[in-house]
Amino acid sequence: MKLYEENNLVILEDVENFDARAIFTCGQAFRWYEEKDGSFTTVHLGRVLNVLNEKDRVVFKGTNLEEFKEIWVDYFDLNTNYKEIRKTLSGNEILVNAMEYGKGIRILNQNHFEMLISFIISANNMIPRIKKSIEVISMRYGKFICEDENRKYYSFPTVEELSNATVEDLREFAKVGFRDKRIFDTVNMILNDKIDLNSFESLETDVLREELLKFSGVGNKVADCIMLFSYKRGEVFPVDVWIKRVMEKLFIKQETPVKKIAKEADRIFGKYAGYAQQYLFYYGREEKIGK
DNA sequence: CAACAGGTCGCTG
DNA sequence: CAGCGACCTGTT
Repeated sequence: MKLYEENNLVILEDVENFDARAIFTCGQAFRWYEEKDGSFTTVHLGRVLNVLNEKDRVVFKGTNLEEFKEIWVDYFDLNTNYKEIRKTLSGNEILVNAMEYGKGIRILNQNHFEMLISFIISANNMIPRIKKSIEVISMRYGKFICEDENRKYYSFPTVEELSNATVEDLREFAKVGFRDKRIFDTVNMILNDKIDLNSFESLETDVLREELLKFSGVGNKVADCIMLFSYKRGEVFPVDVWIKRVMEKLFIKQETPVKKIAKEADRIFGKYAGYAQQYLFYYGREEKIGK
């Protein structure tokens, strides 16, 4: 991996596993925009970044080398060796297909609070609507960052900022539906109990899950997503309807309850189950496996 | 117009 | 504690 700055752009070369489309559309992130030139623009920690895949390199616009190393290397999980992970997982023939299909996927390390709220919204919901709700929430309660020819950008609100939202506002403007009270209760629980989501980083995975399950709107699937996309728990295997279908169709070969699917995944994929989940999700949804 | 979509909650037995 | 219906919203 080679990283350097040139003409106000940060360039990444010699990275074999980086496909912006796969990264942003594999279901882990909601704050990205696909641009006309095929690049993707994303917002993270109050910063706006444009990412363009070229033939043999990735071009980042809107940052500099120093900030890139400080913020974006961790965000894009660039210190993780995906080739090695894929090699470890390659004992499974079915998974090899999916991995080849989505070999440019990387698991982003996103903000804890943003993931908590985003995945509460994701419950029984669809990606376009989830994105819209998060956009409205950022616009109304976050801070204005900047503006370009395409749109205005706002940061995802802090806990304090989002505590300005009433249940009614969340429903009326953000269109979160019955998740309005869950968001409101979760925000107020963090505030009232003075919960520090950063302090969760050091918890063991099972303890972390227990803590996350205490929030309103957080069940097993949502907790697993938060752990995988924000707490670097590569061993967890979130089971949604898509993954359920993929696992039933390709691996277990019969209808199986969600709880047993997670167990099976742990048995088959081990400590890299979360990475396997991302490859399978992307593959399964693109190819409509089981539908 | 009914069904459905990236689950969770709350109520039963 | 497993099972099951209800649930916003917007699209098909």
